[in-house]
Amino acid sequence: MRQKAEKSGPKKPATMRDVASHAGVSVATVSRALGGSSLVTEETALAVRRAVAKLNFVPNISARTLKYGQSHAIGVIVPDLTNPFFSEFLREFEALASANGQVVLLANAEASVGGALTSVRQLLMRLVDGVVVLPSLDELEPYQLLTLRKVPTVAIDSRRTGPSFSDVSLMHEEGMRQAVGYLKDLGHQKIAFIGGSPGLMISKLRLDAFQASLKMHGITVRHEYVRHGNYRADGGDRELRNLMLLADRPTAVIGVNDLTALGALRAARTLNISVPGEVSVVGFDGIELDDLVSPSLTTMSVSRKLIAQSCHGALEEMRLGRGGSGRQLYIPVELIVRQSTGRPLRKTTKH
Amino acid sequence: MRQKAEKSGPKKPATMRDVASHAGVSVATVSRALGGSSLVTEETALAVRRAVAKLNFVPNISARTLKYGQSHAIGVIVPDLTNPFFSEFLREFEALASANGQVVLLANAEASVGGALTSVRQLLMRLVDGVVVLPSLDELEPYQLLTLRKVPTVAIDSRRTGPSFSDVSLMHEEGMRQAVGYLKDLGHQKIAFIGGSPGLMISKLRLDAFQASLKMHGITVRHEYVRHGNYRADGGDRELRNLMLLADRPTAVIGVNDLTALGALRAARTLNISVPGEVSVVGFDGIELDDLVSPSLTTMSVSRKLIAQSCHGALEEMRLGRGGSGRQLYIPVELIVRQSTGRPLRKTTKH
DNA sequence: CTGAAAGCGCTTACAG
DNA sequence: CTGAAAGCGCTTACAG
Repeated sequence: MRQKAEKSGPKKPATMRDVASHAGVSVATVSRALGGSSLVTEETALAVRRAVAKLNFVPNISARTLKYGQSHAIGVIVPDLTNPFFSEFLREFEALASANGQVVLLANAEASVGGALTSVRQLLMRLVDGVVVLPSLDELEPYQLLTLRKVPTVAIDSRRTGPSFSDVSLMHEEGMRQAVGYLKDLGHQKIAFIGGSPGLMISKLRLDAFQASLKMHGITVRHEYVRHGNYRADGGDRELRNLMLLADRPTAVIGVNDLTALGALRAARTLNISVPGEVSVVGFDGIELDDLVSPSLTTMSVSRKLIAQSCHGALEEMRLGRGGSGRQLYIPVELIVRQSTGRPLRKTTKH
Repeated sequence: MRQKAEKSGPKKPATMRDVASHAGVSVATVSRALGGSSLVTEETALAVRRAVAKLNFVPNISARTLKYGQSHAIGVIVPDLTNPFFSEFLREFEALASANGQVVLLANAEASVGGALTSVRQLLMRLVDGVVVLPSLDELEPYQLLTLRKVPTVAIDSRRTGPSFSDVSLMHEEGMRQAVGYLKDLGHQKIAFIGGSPGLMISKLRLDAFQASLKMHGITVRHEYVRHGNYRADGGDRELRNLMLLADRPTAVIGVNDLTALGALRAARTLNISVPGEVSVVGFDGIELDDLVSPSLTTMSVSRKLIAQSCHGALEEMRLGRGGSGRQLYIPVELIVRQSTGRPLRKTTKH
């Protein structure tokens, strides 16, 4: 009869118990040695490390999570990874998280409220240390579950704070004021806006800022100059065409984000409408792409790195703090002038 | 003396035990009810569900993970989220994962082998069900740990399979053959290639395919026509400029990926070199951006959705299968002709 | 300095 | 149909 199979079989990954018996100590000692406890002899620690290396031991984090109720994972709820704004944010945020020994759990929220709720539940089940909510839905529902559980949460542009709920808001107002002022100085009076899907907070905020800026500069807000896109290039493309169908065309167009503006640029190109001669175009975000197209895109730029730092900082503060109220942070917006904007051609647009 | 505080204090999230006492049953029954076991009376199940709703109970998945050794999480190791190829892949993959009740753990691998190894260890600690490796480093090290643990792994373009290790490869050869054939038919004989960083598999594969295709079509491979970029736009920009400094300029340039080709387009624009008149440009990937620039980019396109499906399918097969050897899958590449390619101008480039 | 034991929250044979 | 108990792998007071 053979001995009990030792090297064959599914061979489960080594546990601390295996390491312990290999090193001739108890699991408690192994745990302490790996945790760097000063209670352990250098000699013992060495034996443990040797056993760890020999057995390729990797600790099972779910045991620790079970013990502490914290997983060192951070959930990030993203509406559309295809939008460079989000993927660039994610890159910065992931770097911060992993530098802090945390891992990023990706959750999608494309599928409206139902999707967001499911995502939130998934994250709660996994005892995330915190959650970043990028979509900024108007709906409160998904957030409430998080707040109820006191999970540190930070949203972008929700303009709302509360217990264990912080907000990082871009200074749209300031950016818009700069952009509209800049366009006005160039001689523009007919300025249009292509927003995103009406449901989302960010579109509302930027539209409001747009309208307020026009008023502040004494420019009439025209109903037909306010359009709704979809945050993607095709929406910007479509709405620029619609704007160009108007008898009295705008001479400048501001997009709710860069993709929208890039779509508008493409439409202008296709229609043989010169930019910035016949129409100036301004975006919002400052994605790396802006500089790859021709004409390059004038935009209200915001530092993705700063957003990521603010989000991560706010989460850590709430996590480590005494669970007080969240904070409201603001991110500056800077107008970057490139080739897509200029003086309007001197001709009466009405024929 | 007050009663033991019930509503104040940190109030830990409800556990199954709380649900049980609330519903007047045992935790075993709660577990069964939530698992949809047919052993539970409809009546009991109802009481349990009511208690769950009342207490906002969300199961703690780390307990389950501890029991089963599987976390229903899939790790995805990405080299650069800023590259649309990867973010578009990630979107598709995340959709598949969440449709299967799995969550995506993001891991970055920018920082060479050390970074990859750290990522792999993080994923192992979390008992991921599988791992997708996008970087395709030449180094074996990080992979070995995964294989050792029998964690289902799928890599892209590693051209390597093994126990619990599958590979999804793009058919570069076929794509290159099409592209070079197409350029030759247009009249091009001087064709250059801008690769990526030399260390990565994908650059080597595409360069090899490029050179093989030239030979097959009877075109001389010129040493000075082979350049190394960095997979990003600035690399393509830089190398196109270098190519244009040559006394005998190429009339067509193929980029290792779309970002490289888009950078080359930008450089040509800046240098006032007409595309496709003076130089034709071809990319590889088929990212959504290709259509946003002008001239739009001719490219060898590959379906991100198909790649994602293949990766997820391979992982599931290995996870559910008897742990046999992994599979080698291939993804077709299709040449999409847009505006950046055309006949070379009829003039002697030598002066 | 080290070890035995309890406990984190769930699941599931094993009894009833 | 339901419950008591063991066990997943770790950590940490509590003894020694």
